Amino acid sequence: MTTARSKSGNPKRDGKVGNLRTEQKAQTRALILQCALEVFAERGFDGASVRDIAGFAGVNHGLIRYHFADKDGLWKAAVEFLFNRLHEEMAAPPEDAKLAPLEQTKSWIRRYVRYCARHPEHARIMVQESIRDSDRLRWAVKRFIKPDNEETRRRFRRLVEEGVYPDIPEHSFNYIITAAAQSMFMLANEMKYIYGLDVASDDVVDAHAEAIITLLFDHRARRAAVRRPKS
Amino acid sequence: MTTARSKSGNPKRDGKVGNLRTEQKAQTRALILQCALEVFAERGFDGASVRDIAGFAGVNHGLIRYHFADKDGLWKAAVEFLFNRLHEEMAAPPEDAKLAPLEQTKSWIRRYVRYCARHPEHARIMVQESIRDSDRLRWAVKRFIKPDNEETRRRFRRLVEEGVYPDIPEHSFNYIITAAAQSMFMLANEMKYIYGLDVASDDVVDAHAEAIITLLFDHRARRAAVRRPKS
DNA sequence: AATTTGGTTATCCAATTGAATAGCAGGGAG
DNA sequence: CTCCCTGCTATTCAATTGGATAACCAAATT
Repeated sequence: MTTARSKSGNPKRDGKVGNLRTEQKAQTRALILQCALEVFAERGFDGASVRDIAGFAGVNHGLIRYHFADKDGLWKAAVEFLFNRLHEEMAAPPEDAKLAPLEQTKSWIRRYVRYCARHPEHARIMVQESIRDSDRLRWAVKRFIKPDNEETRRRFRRLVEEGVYPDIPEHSFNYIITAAAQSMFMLANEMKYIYGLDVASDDVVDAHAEAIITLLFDHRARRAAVRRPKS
Repeated sequence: MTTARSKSGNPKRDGKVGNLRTEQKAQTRALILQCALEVFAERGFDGASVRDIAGFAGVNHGLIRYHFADKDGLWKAAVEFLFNRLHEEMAAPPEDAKLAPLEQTKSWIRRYVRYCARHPEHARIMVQESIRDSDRLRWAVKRFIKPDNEETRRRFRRLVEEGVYPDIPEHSFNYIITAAAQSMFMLANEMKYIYGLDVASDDVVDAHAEAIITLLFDHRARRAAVRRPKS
């Protein structure tokens, strides 16, 4: 367990807003949050100990109580951070507005796959929590997952209505797409041991996004990608 | 926590092989294993306590040490059980041998989706363990996951060589297919809160299998399933 | 009937954990 | 310069945990 912070931090001001103490406080809070993300992702809520998280951040474990009240509060703050970042990083580029729905969806898939590769903690934390049943899950579903889901549903319904997508059950669509995008990066360890492949490689990430698009969103490209039989 | 076993068990013999003690022993072992599956699936390795598992099974927690040496041994025995059951229940029916590779694959998907719905603990336990990195994961990969995976790879390669499937990376294929089949059932709690849907329903299960086949394995059926645009 | 065996329970132990409380030290207001 | 506020640390506490040991007792063996 390496400590991520030296005893004294960096007390040099960089001339920004706020006084030194509030700034330091915010920094410490952010540091703890970052470490909490890693530890929660790797060990799940029960498996993660506030002491490990604090040790990882190089602070006294009492501080977590001060900043986040209790372990539950820390988890919720971490999840809040995750979804805020997701929303920021998943914003569609303005030029997407001109594209047809199916093309918009392909662009969305590319962004989402790259997000999953960049931040595997997100899926790791949420999946571990969704496997169990808890107040935390209900909180996260109500606050973040369900609203995001509504958007995916709208996207899907539009594709179906435009006649470019088969009318499968919405929940099947949702779980097939998101799982296909997340799983490889969420299970990077497993993949390392099976294929000896490092998921961090950009090649692997982009190829995965294109594979999903080929299989699920582009049956023209798909037919072309199929090798002609020898006959 | 309900106890699954009364104090005295059922001491009546049913005239089978083996003496009473060995039979009882096997029964107790199986009972503990069953409870371990549930608890490991719900809470992960770290979150599950041997005392809870023992309490669930209605036995003293010392017994787990006797039957499985330690917590690790219990987990491994549980996983061994899971994969043995998987192999039994996933055996292809003899008539499949006559089918073309693509049709065999569709049949395999139907069997796998139903398996995932019937035994969601399997994916729950393995995914939680694959998210972390541990000796247990390496053990499971070497012993079960990788061999099973080789088979899926062969299946995939044959489809590609027959010219009925696009030549995407093998690992992408693997994670897209398995994740698409598992995730909805693995995350049944989440789905319950998002869609209010009970995953146990046969309708939902079969429809999900067909959705996967439509999207991923049957672009002819897929085109037919797409509503024609109004134009 | 007496003795041994082995599945099971009761109990203990050290380590870890989440939480609570008291105290410290240095920045900031006066 | 002085004092207070607050971000942070040190320490304590009760509960839980995995594991170890010894006692128990009914089935099996003789």
